[in-house]
Amino acid sequence: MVESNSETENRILEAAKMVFFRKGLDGARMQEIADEAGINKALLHYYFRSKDKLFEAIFAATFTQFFPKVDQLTLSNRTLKEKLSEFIDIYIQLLRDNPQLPMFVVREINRDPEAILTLMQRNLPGKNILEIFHQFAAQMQSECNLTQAEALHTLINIISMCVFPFIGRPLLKQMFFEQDNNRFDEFISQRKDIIKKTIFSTLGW
Amino acid sequence: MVESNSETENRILEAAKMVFFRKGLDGARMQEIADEAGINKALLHYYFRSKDKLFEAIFAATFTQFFPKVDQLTLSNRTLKEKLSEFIDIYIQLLRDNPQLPMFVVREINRDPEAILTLMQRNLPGKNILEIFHQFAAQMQSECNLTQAEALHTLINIISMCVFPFIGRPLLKQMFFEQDNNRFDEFISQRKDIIKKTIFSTLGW
DNA sequence: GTCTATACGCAGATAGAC
DNA sequence: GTCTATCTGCGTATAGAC
Repeated sequence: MVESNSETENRILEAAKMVFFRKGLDGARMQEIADEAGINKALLHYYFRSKDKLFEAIFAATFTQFFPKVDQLTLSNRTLKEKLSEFIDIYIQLLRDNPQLPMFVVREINRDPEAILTLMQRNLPGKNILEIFHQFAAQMQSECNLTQAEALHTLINIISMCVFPFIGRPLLKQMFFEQDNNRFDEFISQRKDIIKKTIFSTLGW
Repeated sequence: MVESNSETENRILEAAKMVFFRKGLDGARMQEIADEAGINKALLHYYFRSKDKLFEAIFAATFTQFFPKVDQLTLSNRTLKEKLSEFIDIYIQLLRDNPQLPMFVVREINRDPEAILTLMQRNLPGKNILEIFHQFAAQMQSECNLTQAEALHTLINIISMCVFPFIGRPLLKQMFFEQDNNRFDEFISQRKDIIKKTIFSTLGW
């Protein structure tokens, strides 16, 4: 997940990730990270000079993860429908494996949009994903008679329907599932098919 | 927006809302709120005992706002399609008027899910909205031949497509609009119709 | 590399004059 | 009610022994 040399450094990165995911940069405490890693607070500063540096390491590694790796999609000569279907499968699976990822990313990006976005360009995380999206949009326009704007809305509809349930989880769980985690997980497990159905019907399929 | 007695108290509440919206509870500073209100830090503690109390006042007032007031929808004897359409209109308009609302709510709810949710029950904010949603779901099941699960997914799809663009704004703006606020606002202005079209086609309309 | 002890600044909160 | 001045604790960061 996060490549590094020393064993301790890995423990720190893992611990920092957990705490930053839960609390965000502002809410996180170096002491909590140290406890989580089972080491001393001073060691954090030995490996990473400051809290900010440690956070940057976590964010950079995490942010790229937020975009699904769909390199295979680009080259495959499948139909648009199959590609969209595969994208939704891959993305929902990614989010199920990392349910806290979306909240972390949007929280920190909204906290400091500029700093984060320059970091985004530097790490060119979604370079691939942007190409994929562009492909999707172009194909939707030609094959489904959509305007450019409509194609973009459709893409963002997909992203919205995939991502939002993970961001709004506590709220949705309270409103619709009586705080029952099992019922919510079952709901999530149905998402792939629902999103496909919704998008496909919009596209006239 | 926030009712109260004294003029100063109102200024504080307005200022606190702005700062808490921007920075969240953890990131906000009492000094910044005081500056924003054009008063002294000590006055904040005079009117509200602590930062937490001040935050609670803001959150309680804001949270109820997050749910659209659709009392009229309940009683009107319009078709389901018209009701859904009206709901989307009202909700998107609400979010356009308060674009920072969704991020604030989900950030704070994810920070402290239990505290917030008990507060939610106490203030019974979405009592009306839950009834509306239940109505929508029931009608979708009977009129559109949906299962209970499918109806729920459809509701959450609507919410996702309405809310997510506001939460993901900085990211979407970077990825799809080259940081151009005007283009993003134009995108938002198209949302009502797009969401209706998407949902209606799913429902076979 | 890892620890304990400590320095230092900042932010929340209070005291008390006016 | 509103201010200035101050207290206090906490959290980041460093010093220095081992």
